[in-house]
Amino acid sequence: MKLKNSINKQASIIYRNSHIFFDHELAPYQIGSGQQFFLLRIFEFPGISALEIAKMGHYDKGTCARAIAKLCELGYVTRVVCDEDKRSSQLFVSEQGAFVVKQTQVVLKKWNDILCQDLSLAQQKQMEEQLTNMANRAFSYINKRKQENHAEK
Amino acid sequence: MKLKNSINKQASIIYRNSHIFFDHELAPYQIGSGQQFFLLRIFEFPGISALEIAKMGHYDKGTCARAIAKLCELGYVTRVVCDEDKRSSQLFVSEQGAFVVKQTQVVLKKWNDILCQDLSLAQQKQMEEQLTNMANRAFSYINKRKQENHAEK
DNA sequence: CTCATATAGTTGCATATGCAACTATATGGA
DNA sequence: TCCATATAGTTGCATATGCAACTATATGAG
Repeated sequence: MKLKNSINKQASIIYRNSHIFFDHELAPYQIGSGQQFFLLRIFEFPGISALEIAKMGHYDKGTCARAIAKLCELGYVTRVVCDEDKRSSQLFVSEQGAFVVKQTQVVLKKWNDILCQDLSLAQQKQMEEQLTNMANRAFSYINKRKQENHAEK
Repeated sequence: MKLKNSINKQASIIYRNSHIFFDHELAPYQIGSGQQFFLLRIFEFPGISALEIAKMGHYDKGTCARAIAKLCELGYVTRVVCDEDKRSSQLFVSEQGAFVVKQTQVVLKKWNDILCQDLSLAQQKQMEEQLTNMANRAFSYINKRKQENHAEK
């Protein structure tokens, strides 16, 4: 049994093509692959804060700030400064945003179906679980290193 | 059995963290995540052309050109204009490049081990195969659309 | 209360990437 | 031979992203 250590390569191909796909499919709504995750999360958790979304997707807070800024500019998302903590804002999907959310959900489902085209439901479920474990290992490793570097200072 | 359609999300986390990892580990050699794939392929296939590598990783030829340009600037790779076709060049890893190749192989192996930490060899093999299939589906779909768009013109 | 520290978010900078237009070379047919 | 077309590579432009420095606000110790 030969291993090719090609998991990284395949993940890269999947990721890069997913960007091309989302950019193409979401172009009519003036958003790109970089906003879809954030828009869907705000829809799913009304009132969520920027940092909470960043944590969910293991994104840098700068990346997150820019994605949300774009969604606000486009009028898809509104920001309400938090009364108890004025540093933080609560995010909500606007009326126009709700339509784009629906389209984005369709696009995400379509991409998922393309990826899983030849898989049974059980296989799909298994892939989700294994990829989730893998993503957790990837993130945990990097996060641990960062925290150690930070502690050194 | 509930599906979360989270494959895209997990692939994104794996990809983004792999970049952080490679950038960090390869920094001593002045290369980043964007060059590792190209350097390894040139080592593996001496005399290969830029476009051939681009096809292997399903990269855009512009991305490929820039990665190779950087490897040449750093002296890790040399370019020999092809005698039979002066548009094309043959690529080779230089003596200094050979050392960096070895380090890059170690780094890639290390990342693969992090990702597969809790998997048996059989599970790892299965993941490689399933991700390869998934990457093929992703690429084929995008490629087909591009060709159709191109044919329209 | 005051200051040190922590936290939410923003922004400048750098890299990786895709796309499209461009250059240079090659090739096949009239 | 000459031109239309195809191909290898380059480059300008745009987006997505991470990091680090920064601002504004909050909080806890004295």
